[in-house]
Amino acid sequence: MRLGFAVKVLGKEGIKSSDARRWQNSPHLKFSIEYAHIVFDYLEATGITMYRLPSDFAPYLTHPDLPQFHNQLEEAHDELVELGKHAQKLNLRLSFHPSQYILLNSPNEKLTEGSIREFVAASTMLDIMGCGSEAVVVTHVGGVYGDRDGSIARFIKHYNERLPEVAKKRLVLENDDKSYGVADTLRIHKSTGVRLIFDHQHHSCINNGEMTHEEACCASLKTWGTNGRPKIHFSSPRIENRTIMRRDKETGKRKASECAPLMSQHADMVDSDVFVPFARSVRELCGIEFDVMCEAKSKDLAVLQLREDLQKAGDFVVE
DNA sequence: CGATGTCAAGGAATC
DNA sequence: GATTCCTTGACATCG
Repeated sequence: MRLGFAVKVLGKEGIKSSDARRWQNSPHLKFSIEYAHIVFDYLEATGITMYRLPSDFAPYLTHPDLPQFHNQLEEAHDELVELGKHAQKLNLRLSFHPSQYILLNSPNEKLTEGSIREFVAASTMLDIMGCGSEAVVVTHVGGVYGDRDGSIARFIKHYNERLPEVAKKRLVLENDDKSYGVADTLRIHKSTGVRLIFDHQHHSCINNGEMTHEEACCASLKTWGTNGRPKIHFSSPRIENRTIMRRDKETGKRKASECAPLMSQHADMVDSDVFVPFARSVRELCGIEFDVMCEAKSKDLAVLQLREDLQKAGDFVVE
């Protein structure tokens, strides 16, 4: 089992994850790659073997109004190859997770077209780096647009008919916290063959009671077949009662009012008292090995903590 | 230097 | 139809 985290290193100061300068200052993938080498050095030092690259790794790569950024993959080709070699030397599993604005199922033609370019670009970077099929590009189903079935059908259609092969090989689908649960991603898998990421916390958010976490997880793991070791997302909810300032209709004044606790926010650390029994149940139920992307607020620090907890548990092999 | 505003983008809920 | 939240770090500007 590999443990990984997303984008930002917190365990050491001064490590950037991408060239985040404004377009006026000509940021470039080449600089992001330089930063990534430093991140990889940190991963080597801490023994962390899985890492999600930032969605803006190549800044403005597909921005419709900034064509001067569109050739970065070619311009940084050799540097990408070198970065890939560095990753392989560390036996590092890499991934991308494009931002919320990238949607495969949009009815807006321009948006879908742009998103496909983005998926192709992320996939191509992994290709150039020479990564195996375990290096994936993660996405969600997308918007509902007032018609769930139609929007699921549109995802399937766009995936099957429009997504180039290079991206089909990399794209994987994750259940989300609001609109599309594991029942939906499983349905889409049947029509597309897309591999599924099980997100444990998102499953808690939707919680329709039809599938336990273990059942939903195993069903998702099975969609990988022999195409690389599956991966799940795991995080613990930040449970916190919030008070918000709401404007009172009668008086027009703002006053504090209670609000339901938010279950969708991430806690600092992964709760191993939840993770360990869950992972054991999954092992018992289907016996499929998997990697774990920790989506905790404390990022790499949460990974190091979880790794320690797993070593104490004694019955997990952490790579 | 510290505080504050801003960043390319969509979707959904709210009013 | 317009506004705000979601969620996030860090760049960029201002005092």
